[in-house]
Amino acid sequence: MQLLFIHADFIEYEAKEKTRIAEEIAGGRKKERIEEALVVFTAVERGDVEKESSIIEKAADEIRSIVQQVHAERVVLYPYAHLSSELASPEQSLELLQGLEEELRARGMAATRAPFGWYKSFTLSCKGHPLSELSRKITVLEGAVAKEGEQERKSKALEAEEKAVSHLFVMGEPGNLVEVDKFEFGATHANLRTFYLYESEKRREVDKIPPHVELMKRLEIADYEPSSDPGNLRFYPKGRMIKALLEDYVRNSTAAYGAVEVETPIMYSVWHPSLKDYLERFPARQYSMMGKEGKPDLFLRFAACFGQFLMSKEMSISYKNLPLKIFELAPSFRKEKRGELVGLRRLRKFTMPDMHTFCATLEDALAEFKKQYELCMHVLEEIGFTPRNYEVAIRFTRDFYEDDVHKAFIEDLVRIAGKPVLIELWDQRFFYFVLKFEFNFIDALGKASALSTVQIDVENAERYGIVYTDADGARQSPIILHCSPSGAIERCMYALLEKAYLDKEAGLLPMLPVWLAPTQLRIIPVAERHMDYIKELLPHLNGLRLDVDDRDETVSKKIRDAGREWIPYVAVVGEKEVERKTLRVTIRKESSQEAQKVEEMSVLELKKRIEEDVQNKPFRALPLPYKLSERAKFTGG
RNA sequence: GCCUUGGUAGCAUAGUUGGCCAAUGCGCCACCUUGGUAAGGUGGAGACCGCGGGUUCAAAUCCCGUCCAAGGCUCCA
Repeated sequence: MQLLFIHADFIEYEAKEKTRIAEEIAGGRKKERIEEALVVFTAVERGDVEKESSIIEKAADEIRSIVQQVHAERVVLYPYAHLSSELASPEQSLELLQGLEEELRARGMAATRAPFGWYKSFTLSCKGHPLSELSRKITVLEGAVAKEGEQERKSKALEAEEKAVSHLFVMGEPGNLVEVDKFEFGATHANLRTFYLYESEKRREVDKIPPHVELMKRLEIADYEPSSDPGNLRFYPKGRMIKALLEDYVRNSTAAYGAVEVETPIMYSVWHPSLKDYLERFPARQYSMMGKEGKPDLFLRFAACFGQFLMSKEMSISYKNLPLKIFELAPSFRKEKRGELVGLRRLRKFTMPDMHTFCATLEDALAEFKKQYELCMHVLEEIGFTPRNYEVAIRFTRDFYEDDVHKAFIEDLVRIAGKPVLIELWDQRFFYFVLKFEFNFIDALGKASALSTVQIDVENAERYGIVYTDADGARQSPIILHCSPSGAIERCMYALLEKAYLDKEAGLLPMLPVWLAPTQLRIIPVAERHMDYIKELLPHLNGLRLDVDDRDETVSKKIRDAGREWIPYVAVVGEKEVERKTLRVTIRKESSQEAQKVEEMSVLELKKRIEEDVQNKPFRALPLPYKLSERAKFTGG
């Protein structure tokens, strides 16, 4: 629907001559003069009619908003076909306009409507203030919104979900399900309590800016980019490298698990029948791309599901190939609401490792689910999170839990976690999962964010027409597991920074795992003449990310700066070291806020030590010039 | 998206009953200093005070709009 608004001193019109589609004019009032009105020239377009009630509602919202802004006394709806080249049929248009008129009156606005389908003369006096001429396009399309203004129309799936009742429990000991408000959290399980409160009450009284936001800037990791859409961040060399290493690690882990890596497009047609249902559930979170006539016809994916499902549909899959695992490191887009975006925690553009596993039976799926549960724990552990750093939530339907085998299965998961787990029981299934878990990180401000997750999906194979051939030659729909072993890469970075901050609060020195540290070893010459010795050392320290602080600064200053960068190993080189062929190394992990741990060691010892820290993690070269004097600053902190 | 608060040099802040060349620290540049474990010294450059409009003799300061950020609400495939 196209709207053109004129705030007018008056409008005067006269219906002159009927067209074929003219409506009867009630009371024969062919001539009208209306003072102090917001005149709304309106064209109803093709496609508006199917969404009639939402279109009317949105249009009424717009009109009311403008009426209030310009303090108009009344509204005149004026049918004006020339605003669009894609008109709806006259009958439909008239009906919609009548509906809109009623809606405006129902909202307490004085509304009149010029007769439809007549040749009319009119005189209009525009007030000419800044807001006196405005236009709006009102669109409601599945999932996609052309104008701003979120579309809150709920799909059936959403309504079902809202009706779905769920119950929270804690499983302290395997098998012992306790209602969540009866569970004794104590000091040991304070984080689980925080997580539960977060889930149920959503209480988040916080007045600090999130520690990781400050850190991501100060450590030259990432930053906001005001010239993009909010939630699309820029990554500086150090941040880019950390992100790449995490990506490498997750990719290697899924490959070792047996997944094959693919890449699928990041945008899809909103008109695709299989995608429609999916989209309908999350109408407001779609990043849409405008197509012809300003209608959105492409959307950016919010996960890798679409691409992989569309790909899988065309594959020939035998039961012998199952379980089949497909992995993708998927740049994904979710148009989160403005107020929900925070630093690296909640973004509109992020990188989602997404693995889909096709299984023949629910038993197979459960077996795989358990393996992936353990895989996720392992991946998080290697990234730098022990189970103490996250809380486990397992969610499933009541039906699922009635089965003794399934019950034992859940208990097993709790046993593996080795700590109490939050359990959510759904009375009925909504959306596509029957069982899912997440590992949730609790940050310095008591907010919870999901990292790893696995879901069992029993619907999408059918929806997308994905089949495999069973031993009898019959076509079957597989069960699909969705797994993100680490959760979004950016979110891992957020959690690492928040964890470091929590360590600092606890009296430790904050740092990143050595394999992720942008600089693993910094060498500080006491005077310029020691640079020669350092240059001799460099070849022996190959394969480490090391840099040299060759700036014209005091040793103290350089030590302090290295500390501010959280560098795990800082080696000072002066006369003694040159003489004795050693390095004097400050070891951050063993230092405290009060005292530094300094150790004299040989180059080989140091190299070995760092290699032990790093083990067999992915490696990337130093992302910046190795001489600090040659480095530009990316942020001013 | 809504409500609240904020936006001043690369960064962190001061300045706002409207009024002289917008201040300080860090960083940057130059010089001095060649140094031994958490900020060495001196000097210099750098700001159309988020953006757009308005009120006024005069706007960083007041008003309107807009963008960005933080907190709350809501939400998270």
